[in-house]
Amino acid sequence: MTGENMHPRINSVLQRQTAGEKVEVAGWVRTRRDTGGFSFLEVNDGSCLANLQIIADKTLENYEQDVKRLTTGCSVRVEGTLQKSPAKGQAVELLASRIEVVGWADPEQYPLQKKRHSFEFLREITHLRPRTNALGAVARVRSRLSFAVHSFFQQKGFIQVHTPIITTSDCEGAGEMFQVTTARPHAGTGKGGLEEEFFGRRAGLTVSGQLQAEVYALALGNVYTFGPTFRAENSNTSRHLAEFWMIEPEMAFCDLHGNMRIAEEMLKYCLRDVMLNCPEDMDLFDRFIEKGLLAKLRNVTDLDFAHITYSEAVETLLSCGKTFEFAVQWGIDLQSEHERYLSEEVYKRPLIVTDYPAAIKPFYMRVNDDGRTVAAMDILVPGVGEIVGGSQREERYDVLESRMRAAGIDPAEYGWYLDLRRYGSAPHAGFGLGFERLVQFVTGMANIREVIPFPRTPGFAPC
RNA sequence: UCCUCGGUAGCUCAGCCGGUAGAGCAGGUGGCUGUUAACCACCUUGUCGGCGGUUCGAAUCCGUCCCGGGGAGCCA
Repeated sequence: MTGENMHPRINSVLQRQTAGEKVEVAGWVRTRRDTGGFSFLEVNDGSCLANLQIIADKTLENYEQDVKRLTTGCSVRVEGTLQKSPAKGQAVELLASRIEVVGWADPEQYPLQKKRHSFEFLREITHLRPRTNALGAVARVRSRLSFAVHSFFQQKGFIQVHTPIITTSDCEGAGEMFQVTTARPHAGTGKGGLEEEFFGRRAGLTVSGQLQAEVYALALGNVYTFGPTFRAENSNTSRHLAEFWMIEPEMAFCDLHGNMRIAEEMLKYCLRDVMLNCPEDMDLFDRFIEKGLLAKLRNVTDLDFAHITYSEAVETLLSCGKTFEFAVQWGIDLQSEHERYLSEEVYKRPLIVTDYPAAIKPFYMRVNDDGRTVAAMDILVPGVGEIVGGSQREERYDVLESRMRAAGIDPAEYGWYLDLRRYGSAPHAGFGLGFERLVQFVTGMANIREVIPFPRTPGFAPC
């Protein structure tokens, strides 16, 4: 065999009822236990959380030379007969007729032990951590969530748009851009101007696909992007990454209410999908990562999200009798402690805050009739905080242009963006959903660095 | 980036009123048992985060840098 990956995966093997069936599996040894005349091997191939228990009898020709030397991390290929397991813990097990050691893992060197490891330690071995129960489960759930995002939008007729990774337009307010350039900083020629720039102008990695998504929304109606996003902020928190994935739907002929409806529907769809399709992994998170996780998620899928305007939020915070470290006042941005109080103590479920002061929000958000607020919405979830940020976009040319000037942005630089308002403008709205924050919320993982395979943070990008 | 706590064996941590280290787990060897965080006995392991300073002497005190946790800011 081989290159073809012909063997069944362990998740399907464990489903089978038919004892006596011959099967071959391949995977990594999690542990070996010896008993009188044979050994138990637990083999995991990543297809599911559960291991397949292998019965390795000492009559196997390589029992002494190979099987007895197997340790955590070794890769094996096992051929045998499926049988009902007489002991608790598993319904079926594989009575091996042949065990081939594919790759050894020196137990004195291999960093993973058959014991619990801290996530901080596992982060130092990014290349090995998916072999653990928790990180493997995160990978499967993340994959399923990604699939759910696509199914949700595809079922609703949204068209996926691949917005550029390299961009020359900064989505104002979204954070620092990583520079992309071919120019050598120390060429020694004295040169170094824009003529050396590959694109002839400053370019960077995208901080948001929104502006380009708007282009396609105003042509195709409902679109979404789902791609990597980069922020060169010196952020050191459990919910920020320098490279993360963002989902950004953009809908033409849609207002803030339609925007909020889609966001809520989408979040509920994703949670239901992953609870239905990853029950074992979700159970692991519920038991070991965040007690009560499943109840929390069901609470989200079963209840309507709470709604409050920024002004109402300010009133609530002012009259609740609680003292906050940062004083509340209309016009200032809500602090973490304020958001947390509202979502975790007052509403105890996802909370949508709308209509923020225009002064604290980006130029592209649509100005409300009161002239001082914009049609913005943030969705706050208990534990993670802001998971969605969105708005109805300013579709009125004159208003948009004056807001750009007020924000110190040269309208000439954004001619293409203004054109969307000049020709066949239409109300439209959209939002950004931080994919890793969604994975965090769904898995209960405390640190965002555990929900992306290869986290990038200030000073950290090992492989 | 700011505040705060921490960095000691492969991992998790104790030792920190200065006198050059210890436990549990992991690993090794042997035994036992349809085992499943297996069990029992014995054994091994350390630039005490880096650099500099104080001191007869520093894991321990001081400075600085790096890294991690918690909180904050930025946001998704």
